[in-house]
Amino acid sequence: MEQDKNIENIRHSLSHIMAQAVLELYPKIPTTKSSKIHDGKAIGTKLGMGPAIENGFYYDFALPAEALSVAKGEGGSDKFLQKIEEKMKELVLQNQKFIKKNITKLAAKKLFKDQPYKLELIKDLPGKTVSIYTNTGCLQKFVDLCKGPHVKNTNEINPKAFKLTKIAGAYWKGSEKNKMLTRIYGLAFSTEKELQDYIKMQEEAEKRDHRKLGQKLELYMFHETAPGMAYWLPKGLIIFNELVNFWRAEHQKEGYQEIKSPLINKKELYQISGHWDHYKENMFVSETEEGEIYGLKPMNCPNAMVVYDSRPRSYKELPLRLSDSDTLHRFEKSGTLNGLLRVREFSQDDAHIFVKEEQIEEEYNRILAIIKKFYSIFNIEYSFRLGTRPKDFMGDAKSWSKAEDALKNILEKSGKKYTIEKRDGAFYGPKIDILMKDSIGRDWQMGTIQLDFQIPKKFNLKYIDVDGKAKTPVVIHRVIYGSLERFIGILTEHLIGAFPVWLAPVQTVVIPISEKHDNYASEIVKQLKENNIRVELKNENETLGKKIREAEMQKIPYLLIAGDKEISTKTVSIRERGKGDVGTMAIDKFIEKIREEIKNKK
RNA sequence: GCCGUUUUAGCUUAGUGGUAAAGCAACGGUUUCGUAAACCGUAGACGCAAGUUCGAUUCUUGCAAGCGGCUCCA
Repeated sequence: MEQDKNIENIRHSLSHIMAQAVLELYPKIPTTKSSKIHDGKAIGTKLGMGPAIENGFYYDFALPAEALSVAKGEGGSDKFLQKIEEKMKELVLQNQKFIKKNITKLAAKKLFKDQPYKLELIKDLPGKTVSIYTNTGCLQKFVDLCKGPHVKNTNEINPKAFKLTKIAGAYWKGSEKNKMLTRIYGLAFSTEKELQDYIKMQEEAEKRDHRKLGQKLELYMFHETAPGMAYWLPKGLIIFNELVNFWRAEHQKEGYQEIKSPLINKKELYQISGHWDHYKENMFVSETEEGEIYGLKPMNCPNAMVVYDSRPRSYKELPLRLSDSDTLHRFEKSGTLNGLLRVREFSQDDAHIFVKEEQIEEEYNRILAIIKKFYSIFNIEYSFRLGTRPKDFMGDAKSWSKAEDALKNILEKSGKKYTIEKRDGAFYGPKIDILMKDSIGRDWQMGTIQLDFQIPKKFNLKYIDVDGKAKTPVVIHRVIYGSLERFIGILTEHLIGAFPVWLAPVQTVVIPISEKHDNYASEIVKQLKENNIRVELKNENETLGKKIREAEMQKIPYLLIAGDKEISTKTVSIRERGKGDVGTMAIDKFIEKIREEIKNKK
């Protein structure tokens, strides 16, 4: 534990050392016109903030234009980082001491008079004094506004156990409205081995990348003429359809009714729902020759409301569960697209449930049970997150609090750990999200359950209650997979492409040992096909070893090998994925076994 | 969208101011094989558009798409 604490200090201290290095390398650079892009003054490097983060640290700088041109010039940003890294090593080896001191804000303002971002931070800090850290034992003293803690001496830092990795832009204080600073990221560990192990691990993780596996296994692809929109290749579409079929069957059992609605709607529909005001910049919009404005649907809710409102509804119909899996389009910013994980065209396994207020909790529990069932089949780890009222919210604060309390209550009772993300709700209501990690450890929102008191009011939805009075239902928006695209992307990474038999695009491959065995192999293929098993015949003119290798690399669950021995005993030799040769079996016995596995979603 | 970065054959990569090398895959042939790569041969590429230059895949600029961040993410 002590160790853990010190690595935090090491990382944080390294961010100070990096700032010190950058200041020494680019101290006072004469003002030029072009350098005004930074802060209007551009006399040297300006410091933003520099915390420790998971696995390392970063620091944000407003670099003078000259420093940036160095970064882009001689050898690019790699050389630039190398130069800073070398300087940092030099500073670390000076055995600098980190000394903390509390000073008045007034004194701090004087001290940081050339650092506008520090001045802004000082202004925002509570209290009359602030703490600063001074590095001594070096040629040029370095002072930073910081609450610490730090290492006592840089001799606690192993100069071989850190490495600068990348340059990125980052908005000051995380707001797009502010200036973009240059953020330099570094990795840092206690020992050189830990650093090397981490780098190796990341390289390994890249092999699980769904974009690489998708190409290798011919599941999906992208084309530059449709950025952010996947092409589903035959094998990938099998997975997609199997997931949808499973989803459909399960939801029919749970009392859901599936609908399908227009993909393009007049803007008036989105004006009613509120999306036109809150979401227009993320919609694909087109205009007809007559000047009619249409939007490509970015979510299913408004259409579900129209279906609900198509006739009078009774309290006896509630909860009314309308599901659909239509294709949605969202004009996501170009820089946010990410393989299948963030796309512009996708299908949600959506449903809108119309309930009376007193039915919310029970319905949530039903949904949580569905989630549990689905996610345990795939055996993937997930966590819950509660998103509360955003800044740009619709309706009144009071009904929001009520809804948030209801969700919190449900999560508490579920017993599963959850986090709260403030202001992360949808504009119409709070939500519970399911998060899953990708191969390099990033969190992605998968399923979500959202409570909505607003949109039913917008559409003036009613049901006639037992007392004969018209009342407005509450809507629960919910997805289990999240989107088929993102789910398949994450699933591909977690399984490293080795899909369970029921999802595997090719479930078995039959390999005749030589040409003589082709007829027998074809006969087996025919039998498997008659039993609805996805099978391929691998009878190319290649060696057995080669054909096995290719099938293994395609992550096929079962390879059936047929030669003289098998013909004489009317069997096949079975090679199971990950297990190798598991012996021979009569063909109908194998069919029985694999059908059982498919049925049980193994 | 912003910052950084990448783009050479179907895939993975090499390389150069005088239009490019290889492995796998593909195709043709030889071989008919017992549990993760048989052998021989053939064909195939510098993301797009301008500029500089006698000449650009290489240098410059712009654009597009991908990747890592930031912001965003109903």
